[in-house]
Amino acid sequence: MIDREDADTWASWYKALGDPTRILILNLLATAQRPVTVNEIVESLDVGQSTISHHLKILGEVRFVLVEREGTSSWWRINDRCFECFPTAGELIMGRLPTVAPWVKSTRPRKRKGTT
Amino acid sequence: MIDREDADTWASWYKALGDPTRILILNLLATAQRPVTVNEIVESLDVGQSTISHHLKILGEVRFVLVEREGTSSWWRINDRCFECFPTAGELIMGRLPTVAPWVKSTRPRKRKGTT
DNA sequence: TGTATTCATCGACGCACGTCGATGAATACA
DNA sequence: TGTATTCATCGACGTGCGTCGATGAATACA
Repeated sequence: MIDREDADTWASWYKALGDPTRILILNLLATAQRPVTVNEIVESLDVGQSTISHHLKILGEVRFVLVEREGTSSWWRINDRCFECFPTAGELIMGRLPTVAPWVKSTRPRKRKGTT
Repeated sequence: MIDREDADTWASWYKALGDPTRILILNLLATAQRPVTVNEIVESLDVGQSTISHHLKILGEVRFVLVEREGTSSWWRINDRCFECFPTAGELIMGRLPTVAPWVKSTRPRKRKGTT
């Protein structure tokens, strides 16, 4: 039986994919095969610039996308590793489950379980 | 480039997985290896009965779970096919994408694309 | 130095969502 | 027939989320 903390973690990954605008952004970045600026996304997607920035932030927080700033521009791109290793729903639900996503750099180690 | 209608469809699948309580329910059903009643879930998950029923309805609408009524009881179980065939995020985002989920019975065919 | 461009952030708005307790329908059982 | 059990639905509540326009910081360029 998995605990609520793990369930929260996995739900947060899926929640990031649970919005159509974010799906479109990811598809655009994935098919572009190169870094893309915010403006390019705005022009492609018929959504306000602030909204795009908002979604990019959410996608960045779960490491689905990466960003590199250069001058006044931000170059966003897909984090390939995250989609190569993205666990299937089955793997997650069934039990063989990476509590720490394999695409998250282990800079700040997550709070350990069961150490209370 | 995918359109918003498809993005909506895929987002709805991921949205169903985007809540920790639903993750716990799915994990419970998956590990139980047998149909389970609402009461059993309520007793395992420390969430109100009406809330469990609510989540089961959501999971049922995307066919992640199936139900069989018998007397006053409802027996819920995982839809195995849906997790066997659940598309990875990469497949969806990249472009090779089942607009109709392979685990959805094709009773009412979905509106076709590009027929306008 | 002044102007334009790019983008993140802020505040606001409306809607959707998770949760609860109460209710009632359907069935089981005495 | 009356009581108990199981569960879906309803209404309500607070919170979170997607969206927008406005603002301002940082940089580029004249």
